[in-house]
Order: sequence, then C-alpha cells, then structure tokens
Amino acid sequence: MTRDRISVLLIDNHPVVLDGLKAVLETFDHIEVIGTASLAQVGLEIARQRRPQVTLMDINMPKLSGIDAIELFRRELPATRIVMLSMHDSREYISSSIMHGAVGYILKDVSTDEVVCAIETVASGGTYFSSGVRDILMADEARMEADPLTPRERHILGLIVTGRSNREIAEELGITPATAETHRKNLKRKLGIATTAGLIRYALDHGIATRAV
Amino acid sequence: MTRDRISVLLIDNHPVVLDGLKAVLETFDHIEVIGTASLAQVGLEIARQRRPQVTLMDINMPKLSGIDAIELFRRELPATRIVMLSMHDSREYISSSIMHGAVGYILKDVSTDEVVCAIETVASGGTYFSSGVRDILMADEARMEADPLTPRERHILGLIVTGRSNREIAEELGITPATAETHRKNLKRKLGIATTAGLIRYALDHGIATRAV
DNA sequence: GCCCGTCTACCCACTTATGGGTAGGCCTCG
DNA sequence: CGAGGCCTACCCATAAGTGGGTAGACGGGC
Repeated sequence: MTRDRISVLLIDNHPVVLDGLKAVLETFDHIEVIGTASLAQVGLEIARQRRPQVTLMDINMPKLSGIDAIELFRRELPATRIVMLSMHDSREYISSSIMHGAVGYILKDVSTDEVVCAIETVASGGTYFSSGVRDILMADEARMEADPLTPRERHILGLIVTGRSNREIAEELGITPATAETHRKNLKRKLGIATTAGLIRYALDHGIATRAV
Repeated sequence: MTRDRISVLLIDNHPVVLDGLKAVLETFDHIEVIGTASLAQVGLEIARQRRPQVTLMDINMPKLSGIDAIELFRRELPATRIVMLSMHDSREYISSSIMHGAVGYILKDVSTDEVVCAIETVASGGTYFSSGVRDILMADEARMEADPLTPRERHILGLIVTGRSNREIAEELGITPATAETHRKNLKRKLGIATTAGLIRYALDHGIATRAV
C-alpha cells in the first residue's frame, strides 16, 4: 500500500519557504514533491488530482487558514496525512491543528532533516511534532496528569470505554443525553483528542479504565 | 450511584422458575425483586416504572422472544443490565444475546448462588456467563485465536483503533466506504462484539494494534 | 466443476455522533 | 460578593455509524 516514494504536497504562502523546502526535499530519493501551492484552495485542487500521501501546510495563510484547510482536506482526502508548518508555537494553534486532524506540527526553525523525518513518520502512520512543539504538548500533559479530569468526566470516560452511547450514559447517570454529550465534548477538548477511539486509548493508557470488564 | 440494594426484575414464562427464583432471591438482603412478569411486554412496562438495575430474562418466550426484548429494553432503558436465562447452551443464542446487548447468560441448571453472583457481577458493571456458557465462549475464542481474522480485517481493525471513519479507511485502502463498512460489520459479527469501543479493546488486547501510535 | 472463503459493493431505514454554540444553577475560594 | 470551575441542559446542521440484507468476482482446494 505504501508506494516506493512518499508523495508530498507543499502549501505555504511564503515563496522562500516553499521553494526552499521543495529544493531540499527533492534531494531525497524517497520523497517526491508532487506539487506546491501558495494558497490552500490551490493546494486542495492539486491534492484532488494527485492524492499526496503527505501534505505539509502552513498554518498562516490568507483567505483560507491552514486550520480550516485541514477540514477541507480531511473531508475530501481523508487519507492524506497533514503536517502543519508554523512559525508560532502557540498552544492554541497546536491543539487546534490536532483537533482538526493534523498528524504533525513542526516549527519552521527546524532542520530539514527533521522535516524529512516528519514526512517519513507520518507517511508510515505515525505522528510527528518538532521539539519545541513536543515541549508544549508535554507541559500540557504534565498539567493534565496533575488534575486532568473532573470526577464526573472520569466516570463518563469509563462508560465510553465500555462502548456506551450518550443515551446509555445518560440513563446510567440519571442525566439527559445532551449532558452526556457535553461531557464527551469537554473530554475531547480537554485532552486534545479528536475521536472516541482516541479517548478509549487515553483511558486505557492512564488507568482510568481497564480492558478487563 | 449504586443503591444499597440491587433491584432486579424477573421475566420468565415458566411460573415455576419465576416464583422459585423470586423466593430464593428474596432471601438475600442485598437483592430486591422489584417485579416479575411472564411476558416480555409486561416486563418492559414494569421496567419503565421501576427502572431495575438488573433484568433476568428468559430467552424463550411466546410472542416476544427474549432476544427481541433485549432490543426494546436497551432502547428504552439502556441502563438496566440484562442477563439472559436459558435452558439451551446454543452458541447462536448466546452470541446473539451478547450481540444485542445482554451482559450475562446463565443456564437454568445453575445453582442459585450462581444466579446471585451473576446479579452482583453485572450490577457492578461486569459480565457473567455460567460455566457451561463460558465453555462455549471459550471454544469460540480458541477457534478465533487460531485464525480469527483475515489479513484485510486485521488491517482495517488497526485503522479503526486509530479512530479512522469508514470513509477514511476507504480512502486509505482504495476501496469504497461501503466496503469498509462491510468489513467493520464482519469484524463485529466474527468477534461477537457489539460496539466499536469493544473492537478497540479487542485489538489492544490481542496485539493487533498498539496504543502507541 | 463446484463449493467456500475473501474481498468487494450496494440497498434501506434508522439512530447516533460531531462540532459549533449558549446558558443557568451551585459551590468554593479569595 | 465576585470569579471561576463544575455540572447541568439545550440549540443547530451535518456527518457517521448501525443492522438488516444481497450479490458479484476471484482463487484455491476437493
């Protein structure tokens, strides 16, 4: 399923970054830059036709922001792995990117080796965050580990792990499904996790629930 | 959330079983039989009003079968934990019960102690299967362990664990979402697992996927 | 040659989740 | 008393999953 060369699409409205990155990446035999664009919309059109395995996308772009573009990419091309490029290590940008479906986030001050590494990692199914980003994510996690979830949220997370629907959770706790839904949303937001599957893995990882039931 | 006494509803169209079970259970202080019925419909009506924590239900009943009744109970009262009572250790009945949402299955030839144990177990969130049933489930599992899933199914299960939707899986594998859906259905059917959450736990348990991504 | 498992694909009706919100009541801490 | 966290509850529109099916194509083995 993995082609011999990793196909990459570059989207960045800074020509210097775009061309520089392209030139550098082309020196690697196993990476194929199948297109470049300075606007997200144009990049999306290229992606429609070329189906890149990986898309490197600037987060700050005029007209269509990188964050919004993630949405569009994931709707139309769910298979392309999106790595955000950013000059800012803003917590908001990072978590927002992850929430919307990016699988990588690298700061523009990283070495090209790191970019290559990121491409390789996400292409093979992993996630990649450059060192500065990792620090922020780690700090987040540390803050979380201290007092991550409210008791109610922990309880609900436990029920989610057992496959309960919002309605079932509601019935079980004597609340309305709408409230269970809110808790579920808050869990995702707090933990920066986009999917229910991710919540389950988080819960199992952190001993909030156990596999054995 | 757990009341001091476990409220239990009994549904069985054999008066002997119904009355006998009621009499026996009432000798236990921590169990409260809040109602009995010989028809599933009647039991459902009682459940609507009394909201039992646990419902023991015969699988073979006229008019409305126990299996179908599980559906209705879970729609209206998702919180009540359903334990099927059966004289048959039919594999079909058992897996069908589990698939529809029962959390226990006990044969009628078990000791009353076992029934009490089942009630306690499911009331506290677990599942209970009497010894004869366990054997069958075990045999199933053994058969599964040998060669449970096709390579394609294993692959798709791995993607499900990472939270991919059917559409994302389809895009990733170059198939249609409908096919991804079919694979997902087959996974559930083969493994006798009702929920996506259950699939994820299965995958993590059996090393088909790992938490670390 | 035929059966069977596998992979593919589609049908339907229905339920549920998702991702944005907003907002009120309650309690605690400063 | 005011701020903020927590739990509750609802709004909207859209996307996705569920649970029944059926069925064709391909390949291997008896």
